[in-house]
Amino acid sequence: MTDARQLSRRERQIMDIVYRRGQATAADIGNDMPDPPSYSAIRSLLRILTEKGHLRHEQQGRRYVFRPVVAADRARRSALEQVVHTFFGGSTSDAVAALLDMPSSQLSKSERARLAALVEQARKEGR
Amino acid sequence: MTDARQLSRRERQIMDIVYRRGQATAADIGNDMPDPPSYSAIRSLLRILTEKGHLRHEQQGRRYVFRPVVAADRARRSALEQVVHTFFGGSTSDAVAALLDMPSSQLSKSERARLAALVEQARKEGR
DNA sequence: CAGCATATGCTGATTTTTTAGCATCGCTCG
DNA sequence: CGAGCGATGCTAAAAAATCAGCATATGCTG
Repeated sequence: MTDARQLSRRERQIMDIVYRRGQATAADIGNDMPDPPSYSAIRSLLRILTEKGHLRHEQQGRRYVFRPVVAADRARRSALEQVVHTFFGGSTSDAVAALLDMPSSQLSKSERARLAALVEQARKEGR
Repeated sequence: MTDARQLSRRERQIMDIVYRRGQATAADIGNDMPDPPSYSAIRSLLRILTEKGHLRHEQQGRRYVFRPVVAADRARRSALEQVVHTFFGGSTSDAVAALLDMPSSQLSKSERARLAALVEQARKEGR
């Protein structure tokens, strides 16, 4: 398991930003952090994350652009599983209920329709 | 923000266990950790987490039972928000879709009915 | 009652994380 | 051309986290 829970605090912050953006340079990360350390420090962490196999970088022009090694969809799933397990006793439907109940969810009409369709589909598929 | 992202690796592991169990003693935590350090180390971390205000403990008989300071429902919400923000670009419905799509979701009939009702309710409430 | 098992309090050392600094290299532009 | 900007590589120090050990107290059991 190349688990996100193995990461240190800063490492996690950085991985989160990279996942959020899809890709990032050291400067990008500094911009997105609330309390960024020095540019050097960020680069060190990026190097470490690369060594640990969480990031890879390609040279674009003269600089490095970093991307996650684990594809976003896998990482998403894994993050959700973690939350469902820790906070919802493994119950997916409890988690869904909590999501729907969040003020920030503020679903649009089309989103509501989509969710209804998803639930309906799940029903049909017998899941 | 008393954010979970501020926690160190071990601290997070422990908080996860406490949330999962609802409450825990030092021994409980050692049992639930895959690679537990010494009993002393666990107690140290519990003390630190208490000092930082993430846990509180009450004396039950001769030992301390630890519980989270932030109620489970708040912590849940916060954890979900974090995941939705980082991995789903803030889209709740994308997150719900991913949850429904997880193999582990395996919803029972009653759960499916419940979700349908929830979506319907969300529709009615105009969310 | 004596001994054992199981707690806690406290303390210090080790390890990991986090940080910054300096030398260098290539590109661009005046 | 050559000065400066914006990168990187490398190194080492400072700070934080992690861990373990010892002394002590309490309850339970034989």
